[in-house]
Amino acid sequence: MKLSQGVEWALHCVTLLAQGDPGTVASRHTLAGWYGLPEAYLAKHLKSLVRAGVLHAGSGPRGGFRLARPPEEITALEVVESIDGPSSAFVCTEIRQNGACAAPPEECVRRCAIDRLMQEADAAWRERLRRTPVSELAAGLPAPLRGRAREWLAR
Amino acid sequence: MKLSQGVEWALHCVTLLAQGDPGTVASRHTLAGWYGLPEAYLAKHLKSLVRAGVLHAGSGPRGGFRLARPPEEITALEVVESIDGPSSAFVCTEIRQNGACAAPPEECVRRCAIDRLMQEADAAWRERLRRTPVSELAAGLPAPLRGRAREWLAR
DNA sequence: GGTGACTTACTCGGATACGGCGTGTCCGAGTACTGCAGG
DNA sequence: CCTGCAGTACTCGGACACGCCGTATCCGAGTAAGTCACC
Repeated sequence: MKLSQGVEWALHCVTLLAQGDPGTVASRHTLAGWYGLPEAYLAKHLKSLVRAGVLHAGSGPRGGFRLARPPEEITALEVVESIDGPSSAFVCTEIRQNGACAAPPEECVRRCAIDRLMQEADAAWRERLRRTPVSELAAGLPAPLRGRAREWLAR
Repeated sequence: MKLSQGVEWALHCVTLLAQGDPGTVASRHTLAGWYGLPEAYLAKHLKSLVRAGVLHAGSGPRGGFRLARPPEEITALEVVESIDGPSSAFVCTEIRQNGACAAPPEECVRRCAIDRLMQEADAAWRERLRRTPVSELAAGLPAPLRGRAREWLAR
């Protein structure tokens, strides 16, 4: 199990936007330049964030990306799921019903114990991410860095 | 992020072995037949479990796999990490130190806030799996199924 | 009948191909600014 | 000077290749049981 590279980029970009004044807009060129990322590829992930409703995109000059909602209302989980998808990392294929075992349906009314455990673990993971809004991530950065970020966003 | 198929197979196989008497041995043929899994491919994952010290393998007739320790001492986390690897799903590439940002090292003495969050989430996930020994998974199965499993293992 | 070695069949282990998804990139559609000509 | 328009440059969005890891499989090395000949 490995999270996509894009998850890290997305979290950083959203955190950066959360440091600016409300409504701050940054183009993908600006965002990529700040972190030294390949602009074309970063665009792909930003697109996903737009589709998921985390960011709002505007075209033309003065266009770019801005947070779709106040940073206090955007959770880290939303950002992660925008890139990685909302489905659980574990998918039970019900192998207990196959092969020589062939557990009959009446023994399978309750979900597989292994599936239950894995879903609980997945829920714990997501819950931790849900508890943290991006505003908190932004607040956790060093003060001088925040100042430079705001300056950069203002161009 | 998606867990390997082998994780599910490994958990089921270890759980099955945990239902037998202590020291119960089952060949990969037996295990694959029980769940209707491709024997050759399952073997690859069982091998990983041996390398990780979860299972013990014996060669020749009457050979096969058995639990390396009592099922109460084997956690679900161990099984998962045997297949999936022990490293966290999130790896921080320190992009904050790249690009126009170029946060100087003195601002990076503390770990990246995003990395901290992701590692905490990962720890929560692993902790949930660590809390459950495979004996508990075995105990959670329906009684008739457990009986048939023991019968199957005894051949 | 007991014992020894041999045969045999069964087991695991490493090395080897294939395919799907993440990675990486490009060009086209749309928009707001800017400059200019006309009134 | 004000107004309208056309040009332009900048933005995002979707469609298109490449590479790596999970998927899937095979054959060879090793071992213990079973068998048979011999004592």
